[in-house]
Amino acid sequence: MNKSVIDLNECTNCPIRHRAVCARCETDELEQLESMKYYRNYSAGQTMIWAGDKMDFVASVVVGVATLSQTMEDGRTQMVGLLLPSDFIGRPGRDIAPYNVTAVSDVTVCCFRKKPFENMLVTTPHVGQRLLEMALDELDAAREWMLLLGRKTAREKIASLIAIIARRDNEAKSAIPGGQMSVDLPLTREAMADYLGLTLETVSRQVSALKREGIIELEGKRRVIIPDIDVLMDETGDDSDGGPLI
Amino acid sequence: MNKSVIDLNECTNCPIRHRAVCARCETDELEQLESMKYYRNYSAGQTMIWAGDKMDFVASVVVGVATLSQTMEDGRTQMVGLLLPSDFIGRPGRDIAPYNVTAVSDVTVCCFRKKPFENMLVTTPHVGQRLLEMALDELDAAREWMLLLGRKTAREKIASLIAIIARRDNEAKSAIPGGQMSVDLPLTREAMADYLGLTLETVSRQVSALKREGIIELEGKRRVIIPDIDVLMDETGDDSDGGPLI
DNA sequence: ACGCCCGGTTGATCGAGATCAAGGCGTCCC
DNA sequence: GGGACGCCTTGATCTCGATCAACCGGGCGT
Repeated sequence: MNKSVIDLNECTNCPIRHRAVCARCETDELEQLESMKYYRNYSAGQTMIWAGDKMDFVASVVVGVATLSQTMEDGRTQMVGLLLPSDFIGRPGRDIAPYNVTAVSDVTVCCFRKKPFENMLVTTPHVGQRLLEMALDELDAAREWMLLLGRKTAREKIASLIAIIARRDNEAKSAIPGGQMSVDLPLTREAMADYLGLTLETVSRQVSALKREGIIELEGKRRVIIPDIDVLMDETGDDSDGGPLI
Repeated sequence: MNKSVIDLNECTNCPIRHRAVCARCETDELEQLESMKYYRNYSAGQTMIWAGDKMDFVASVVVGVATLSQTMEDGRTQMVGLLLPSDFIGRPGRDIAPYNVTAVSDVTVCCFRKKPFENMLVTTPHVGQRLLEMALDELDAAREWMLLLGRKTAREKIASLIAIIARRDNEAKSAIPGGQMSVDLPLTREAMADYLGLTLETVSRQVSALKREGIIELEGKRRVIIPDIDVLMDETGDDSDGGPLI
């Protein structure tokens, strides 16, 4: 594979296997990365990084779900990102964390010591290009979320969240022909509320309403069955065709 | 200046003078850029780019103010970005615009034909690194805005918007010792509402309230005098020390 | 001079979602 | 078993911002 651009899922040589550093990895880059990486584990509910912490590493999520959040002095909090496996934590050229990073489930991250990682960025353009792509994708997601936060109703917010998680979850497994989907909601009602700019009571009420109307079904508290994804999409307020595109 | 990293404001050789492509420009890069650039002008109120348009260029704002916005089918709209001189429009690797770009004042942009620009990205890492920095800054701004949209009151939103514009405006002119600042609000009440996730009536009422309480003064409709920036900051809900930092 | 339009202001009322409060159901630990 | 705790649900009420509506003033074209 030396020097050839390869697909993430075929990248069997790579010990890390994450978009951030592997999508276009080359063997000599991998050797460099090997020498600067180490793993950290966190348990569900644990705050991995506090806003204001000194960061001497960047990292990539390996397993689990984490959130990025901001809190005001009086306790109001807003989630500003959802971190899933392959998502990147930290930023080259900055060493104080601006957000809280909290493990939702048990989480393993692969850390890279910051200085050598930044040096590598300068010498190997592939990694920088991949980071740029990822940052722009994050920016699109943030802007989509701004529309949700600023203009959607509580019901639309809930439907959008479920639809987004469902889409992401089922894009790996190829779309199911019957139209029915089953999705794990990794978040508590409170975390959903912090993501959507609502209170947990409103989240609970709106989930109940969608259930009552047969748009979703619940299996336990955290598993959602979507009988017809198109019916759910109608509740999101989004136009039918697709996501962000500058 | 060949091959040396130079500061934007000293970059007198550069015909474009924008962060996007000049912060670390080198003479041979500039020659490349020269060959692929052209200018476009738009008048106030004009929509420069519609969501869905084919983009065969990327661009950098030279003069004026423009907005990036999303609209739902029923007309609800949300601004997702404010474009000021030196801000970048478009994204390498994508050719359909996902947002509306609207000129607020008369606007001049410097366009670069897309294919050659993308080729240049591959060959000259400086430009890519600069774009990554800019994208990450935009991401921070978007996340700060998510907190505002999700969790702040109308009054806090207005105060935050004025404070942000004031800060940005006066960072060029070194901070004024007396504490008094004077700021041009480039946006109409409706545009402010679309930015803040409010209605124009609420914006008007809250601006009036801040004026009535002496926190701001108005000079005409569009110029704001801030007698004491710290008093205004107290109304934003932000904690005293500073912006985002992963 | 006139009317018109655009952007802004202010008032009255309404309603979605916040807030306050009570209670239900698992799970864990003593 | 039984309490304690975490997470969720549901009800009653309140409130902030939306909505509907009237009006103001300046710029512009005729």
